[in-house]
Amino acid sequence: MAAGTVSLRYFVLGLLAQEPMSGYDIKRFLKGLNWLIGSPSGGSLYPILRALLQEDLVTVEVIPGLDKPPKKIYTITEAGRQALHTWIEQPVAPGAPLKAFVMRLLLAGSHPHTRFIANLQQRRAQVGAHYEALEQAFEARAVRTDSGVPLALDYGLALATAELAWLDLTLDRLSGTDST
Amino acid sequence: MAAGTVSLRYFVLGLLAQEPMSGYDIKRFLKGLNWLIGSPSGGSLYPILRALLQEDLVTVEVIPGLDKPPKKIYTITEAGRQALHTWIEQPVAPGAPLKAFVMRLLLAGSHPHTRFIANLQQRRAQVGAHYEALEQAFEARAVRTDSGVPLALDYGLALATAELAWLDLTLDRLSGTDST
DNA sequence: ACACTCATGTAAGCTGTTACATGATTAA
DNA sequence: TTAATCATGTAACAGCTTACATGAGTGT
Repeated sequence: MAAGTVSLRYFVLGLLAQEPMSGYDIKRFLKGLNWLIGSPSGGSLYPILRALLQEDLVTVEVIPGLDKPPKKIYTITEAGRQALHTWIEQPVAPGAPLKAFVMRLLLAGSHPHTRFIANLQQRRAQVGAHYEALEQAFEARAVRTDSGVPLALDYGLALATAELAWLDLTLDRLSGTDST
Repeated sequence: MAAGTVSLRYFVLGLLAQEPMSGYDIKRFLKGLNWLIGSPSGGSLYPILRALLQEDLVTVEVIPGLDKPPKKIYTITEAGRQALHTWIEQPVAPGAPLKAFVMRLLLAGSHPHTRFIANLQQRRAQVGAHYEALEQAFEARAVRTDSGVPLALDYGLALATAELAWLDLTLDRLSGTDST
């Protein structure tokens, strides 16, 4: 998977795994949490749904709306669940946009508890590595205060620190719990 | 400017504003801070340089390397500085990837102090709005604990909080200082 | 002999966007 | 009447990426 990619395709599949929906429903749902990841444009969403259908990862049921345009409700198939599962197995590409991880969080309900913990731990490792690299860079060029580099490093460190804290806290909370 | 875009084009121009470089130099420089924004592929970088050249935003000087392949050193022109300036004026698109803001930070040296402060304030406003939206969403669905939504919201809030803190602190520090 | 750094570049492809088209229903 | 919501879809293009091509020098 390319570094800058977010795989809307599997995210959509993951949403359908939680509950059957139409394309429009998905857009509305994501628009409702717009500040988190933003909702995909129709220009990408509808083609994705059609592709999923062609690969038998989902099925459609056309509901002729009363006094409304007809809806196409998509439901995930067993093959779809399997594809989703193997996708979740593989780690988020390092350097992937934040969105990619937030999507994993949003899908948390649809994969088993232990798998999700593993995802968090893997993220912790990545952010940890990121943090150390930043720190090293900071020391390496400690003298040169011109250019925005130190500022950007400081910013990166601040965000990485916060994320590490959140991950540790969340992992702690989840380890105590014993849900599904 | 589209929401998901990062405008490598102007970032490159900004780097050249700090110091004349070749395409390869840029790649090396950015590879050195790889964990911050990643370095662009040759497939995007070299075409960008050529486009900048064609628009007279930069000039080239070919340095025939001794025992090495020749280098093409690009230098920003006055028109280039102006284009860069008008680009920096306009705000980062809300919902743009983190990269976009980090790039602004890296270029901090190449734009005037007051302009940079304005950029930070503008970012503060955006993240502030983001934060409030998340908080509202949190309250709105406080009851439903199934699905990953509350977790994702919590994550978003944690990161937004940290960023706000960093922005406030940095703005405070910069307001006190009186450099160029 | 093989691979890696220096240095530039092209071609093809992926992922996503905006802008548009359609058509019916409801609210200002 | 104008616009907005519901609901789906197409076409064009932007912005990147990977993979490849070239060619010399340097290290193992």
